[in-house]
Amino acid sequence: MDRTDDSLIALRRILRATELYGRDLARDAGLTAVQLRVLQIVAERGSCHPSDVASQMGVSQATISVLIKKLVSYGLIARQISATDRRQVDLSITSAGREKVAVAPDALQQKYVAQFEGLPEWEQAMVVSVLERVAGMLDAGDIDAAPVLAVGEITRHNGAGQGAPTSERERSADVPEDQADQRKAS
Amino acid sequence: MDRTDDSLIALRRILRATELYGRDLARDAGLTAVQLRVLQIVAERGSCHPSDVASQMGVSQATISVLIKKLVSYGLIARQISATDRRQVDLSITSAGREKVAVAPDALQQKYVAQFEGLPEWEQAMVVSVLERVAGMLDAGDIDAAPVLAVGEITRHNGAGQGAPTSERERSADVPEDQADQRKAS
DNA sequence: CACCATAGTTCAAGTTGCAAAGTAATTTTC
DNA sequence: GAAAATTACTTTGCAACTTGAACTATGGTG
Repeated sequence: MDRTDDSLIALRRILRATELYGRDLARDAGLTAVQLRVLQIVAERGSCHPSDVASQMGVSQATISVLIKKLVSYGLIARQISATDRRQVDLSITSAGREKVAVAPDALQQKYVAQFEGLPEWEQAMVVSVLERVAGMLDAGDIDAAPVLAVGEITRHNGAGQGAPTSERERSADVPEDQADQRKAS
Repeated sequence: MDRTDDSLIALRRILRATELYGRDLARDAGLTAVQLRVLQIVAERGSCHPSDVASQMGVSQATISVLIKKLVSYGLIARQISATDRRQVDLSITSAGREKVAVAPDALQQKYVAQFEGLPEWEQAMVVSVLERVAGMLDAGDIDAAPVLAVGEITRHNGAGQGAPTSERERSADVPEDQADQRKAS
């Protein structure tokens, strides 16, 4: 069954390449990989709650809470208590956040899209079909709440940009106290 | 509609499913995902050096050093100074380690292999072919010794000078404290 | 109102990751 | 053949990620 091995190896190469590249890309934006992912999710959804992000990323609420706090302190996303249910928090991306996302496009898109679009039609169709089949084999059963990622645009077509990655990573950060925490504290 | 989007969505489903599933699996084995990965690599290679593992995983030697120390303290892998070059360390998996790996099969294997092997030959071939094609698009053709990837960017201070030399330093007898017990992850 | 559930936050502790500095062995250079 | 450079690895200090547990605030029920 060499074929099984071959397919596993290829799959692992895909995972590895994505992970490593994603790390670099986030770094260039002055964020960590996880922070960038949160930002991308919020950007995609427009408005959502921390728990949505947590479930999509597969991490706990506690984790998201910390990440959001950080991103808020960077001024990349904003928090607002929901009008309908004051336990909930509505997240939204700020213009600064949108800019970041534009500068650091998705890891897959950056490397993959151009090549994919260069394939002949029939091959594109085959790739899509196989990937969907494989995805189905892997996630069967836990499709989870997330309606998958809407993905879609996000500045794809760009191709340009990226000329000057704003990287200012070390921003002492932290100690933002509450600010923006309109809930307790009062 | 956009085949590109379809393929990206599928790809992301694959990444997500794998990541989440791998985490659970490692947890069941009483290890973290990264620790399990190191163990699997050592198990696969039979015998190798820390730098090999580092380069395969895309992390620095320092990181691997810490992970190996932990796994050694758990009794899952063993260290031995190379006979030919005493700077090098030969890693090998212990029987306890082999057992762990067997109990927690590769993250992908568990869910995927059975289904893959149930596919007709021609479809298997197609899957392999497509996955390899996609992997090629993503990892710029090569893993270790990456010739960088052009694509205009990057600041990638790669790090990991890896190579394959040896080193020494005593084995065992080290690891002061450290309790070989590992949290247990509810 | 008492009670439980839900949404988030905070805290303590463990893990990952890296650069920089350090150690030891091997190879190169003069 | 000893200093100098290289290689392989370990340590250390720091920043970030992650989570369980405990806590706050709010919403819903009986």
